Amino acid sequence: MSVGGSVAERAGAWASVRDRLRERGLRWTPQRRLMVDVLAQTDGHITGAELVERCRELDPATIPSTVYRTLDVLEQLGVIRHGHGRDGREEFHVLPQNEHGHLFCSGCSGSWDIEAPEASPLVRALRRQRGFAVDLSHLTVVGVCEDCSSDRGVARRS
Amino acid sequence: MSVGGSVAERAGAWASVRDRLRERGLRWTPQRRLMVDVLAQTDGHITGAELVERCRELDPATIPSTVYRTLDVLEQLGVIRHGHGRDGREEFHVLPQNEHGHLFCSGCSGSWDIEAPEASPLVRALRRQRGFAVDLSHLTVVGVCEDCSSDRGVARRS
DNA sequence: GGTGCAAATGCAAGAAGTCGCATCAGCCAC
DNA sequence: GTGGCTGATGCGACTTCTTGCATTTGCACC
Ligand SMILES: [Mn+2]
Ligand SMILES: [Mn+2]
Ligand SMILES: [Zn+2]
Ligand SMILES: [Zn+2]
Repeated sequence: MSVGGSVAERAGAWASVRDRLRERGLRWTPQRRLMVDVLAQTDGHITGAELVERCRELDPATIPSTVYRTLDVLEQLGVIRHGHGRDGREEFHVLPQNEHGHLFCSGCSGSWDIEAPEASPLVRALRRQRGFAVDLSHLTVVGVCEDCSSDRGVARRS
Repeated sequence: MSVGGSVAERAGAWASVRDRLRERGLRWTPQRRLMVDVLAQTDGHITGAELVERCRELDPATIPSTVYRTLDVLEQLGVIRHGHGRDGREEFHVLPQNEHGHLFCSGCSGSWDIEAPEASPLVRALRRQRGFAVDLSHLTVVGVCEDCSSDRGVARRS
C-alpha cells in the first residue's frame, strides 16, 4: 500500500494507523503510539537504531526488540518502507513523498537519490524481460561518481 | 582490478596473492594462507560468517576479526568483491567468472543473477546522465517476480 | 643468522539486530 | 465493568560484525 504526497494525506496516514491496526486484529499500544509520534516528526530516512534512540529520549524504557518488531508491522501496513544504506543496514523511508532509490559513490561517499525517471530503464527492462516488478524504494546502486573517476579516486582537483 | 575467466587465470590469481601482498608491503601469514586455501575451493558466493566457519573446520583457532579484516584486504587486491544478500549482509563474489548482480523476489524468496546485458539499460543511463560507473557486482534489485504478482503473492497455482 | 620496524593477530568490549519464551495487557463480547 | 482470548511486550541469550589496544611476528636489511 502506498501513501500519497500531500500534507493532508501524510497526516491522515499517521492518524489512521491506529484504525488500520485494529482492522487487522492488531493492537494499539503505548509503545506503538510513541513510535508513530516519533516517525510522524521524521523526514526522509531513519534506521532502527536511530529510532530506538529517539524513542528513548521520550521514554527511556523503550526496548529495542519491540521497536524492531513494530517497524516490521508498520512496513506491512505500508506506512514506511525499507531500503538499505551504504553499509547494507536497513533504512526506513518515512512516508516518502516520491518513491526513490539511492546512489552511493564508493570513492567520495557521496549519495544521491534515484528518482523514478532515472530508474525507469532498469524497471522497464526487468518488467519486459521477466515480468519482474522492481521495488524502487529498495534499490541501492553503488559505484564511482564522475568526479571520483576523473580524479582517479584520490587526487584533489585544482 | 578484475580477474579473468579462464581456469588458468583463476588459479593464477590465487597463486599470486602472496606476491601481490608483498608488493604492497603487506604480509603473508598462516591465517591468510588458510583463508586463501578455503576461498580457492569456493565457487560463487560466501559470507564472512560462512568463511569463519569453514576456516575453523581446518583450524579451530581461527579468529573472526582476523577473517573480516583479511576479507577487506583481499577485496582491495581485487581477488574478491562484495555485494549484499537478501538481508543486506555482505556476500563475497569469489573470483566471479562473469560479473553479475542479484535479483530477489520478496514474495517467493526466489533469486536470479543479473548479467551485464540485462543491467546495461541502468548502467548506460547512469553513465550518460551522471558519468556514474555502476558496480554491477554490488547491485541487488528487489521486487516481485512474475509468478508472485499473478498469484497475488499468496495463492498456489493450479 | 640476527635485528628492528611496521603490519597482523588475538582478545575483549561493544553495536545492531534477532529470536524464543514467559508474562502482560488491549480489546471484544457479554 | 469484567473476563478471557490472543497479540504485544520485556527479557535474556545469541549472531554477526566492528574497533581499540597490547602483543606477536613477517620480512627487509645487514
Ligand atoms: Mn556494500
Ligand atoms: Mn531489504
Ligand atoms: Zn565520488
Ligand atoms: Zn516470487
